[in-house]
Amino acid sequence: MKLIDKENIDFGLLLSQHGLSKTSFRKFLIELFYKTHHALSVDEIINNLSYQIDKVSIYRALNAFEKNGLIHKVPDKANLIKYALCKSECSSEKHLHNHAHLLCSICNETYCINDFKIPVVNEYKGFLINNLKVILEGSCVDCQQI
Amino acid sequence: MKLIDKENIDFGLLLSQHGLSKTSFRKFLIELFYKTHHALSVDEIINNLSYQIDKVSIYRALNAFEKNGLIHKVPDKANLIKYALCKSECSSEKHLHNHAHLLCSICNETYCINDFKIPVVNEYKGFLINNLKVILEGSCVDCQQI
DNA sequence: TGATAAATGCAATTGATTTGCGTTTATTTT
DNA sequence: AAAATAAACGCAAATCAATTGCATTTATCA
Ligand SMILES: [Mn+2]
Ligand SMILES: [Mn+2]
Ligand SMILES: [Zn+2]
Ligand SMILES: [Zn+2]
Repeated sequence: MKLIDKENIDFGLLLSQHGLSKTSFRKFLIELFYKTHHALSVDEIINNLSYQIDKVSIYRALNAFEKNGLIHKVPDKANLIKYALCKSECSSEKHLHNHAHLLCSICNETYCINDFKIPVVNEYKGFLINNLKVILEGSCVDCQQI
Repeated sequence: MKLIDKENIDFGLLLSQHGLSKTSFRKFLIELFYKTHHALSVDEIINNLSYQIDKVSIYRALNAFEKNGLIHKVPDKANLIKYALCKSECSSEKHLHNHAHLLCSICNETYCINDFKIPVVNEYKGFLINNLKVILEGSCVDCQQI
């Protein structure tokens, strides 16, 4: 469970650059995505907050972040809404993701992985393919140590 | 949209062999799975019925079919519950699926494909993999012809 | 500072799926 | 074949994540 240096990111500026107002909750939220190394659900966001916030505001913030290229939806074991940080190349105009996801069947967390080689398929029996999703299911390092 | 011969299957017997009672609706339902070549949602089942049936009975039949190895859940674009027929090897003891799925972004149908080669991965950076899912997204043959 | 747009809170709604329970239908046992 | 047991069904109600409407607050911009 390594932590990457936070690199002194100005989260307010980041929000502005993506066309979003910098409110205290949204600054907290984007920072939370930067320091968490797995995908976040609404409930996990609530658990990380030191104050109360309406779930509706969380859903709206997540939708706005996604629309403006800050985060992307990831698969979740229970089909709940769950998001992870985008690469800096993403914007509202172009969301591009071509990476696999790792799902732990024990703790139910989702991780993005960037160095798994996704097969390239353009066509399958007349079916035109624009996107190929790969989901690796299993048990994460932490959950094996039990 | 080819149709495979129905091969004179005794659907009542098939239900019995899987530990299920042969009611008229369940015979109709398993037959519908056999003659449809894409995965079925609850609404599509209703559209195929010539009489009324409670949605709850459909959900319960689907759960029972899945539990007893007749059908398996497939991914769906809108995260609705959708099922497709299992291979005859499946039973309540052992459900084994190792095939990819094709999702048409236009008509939203899901197809099982059996000859797409799934990458074999047992481990990824300490993460133990038991299952690897592949989803091909694109446009099906019918939808391209518009 | 004042006008305009974005974000928030609260209440209500939506929509798919599940649960409880009494009744009907199918299967098994006498 | 009738009685006993178990499975499936129908209807109403509940669940639960997610969305919507609307009034209020906060942020942005001129
Ligand atoms: Mn990802
Ligand atoms: Mn399948
Ligand atoms: Zn885990
Ligand atoms: Zn299609």
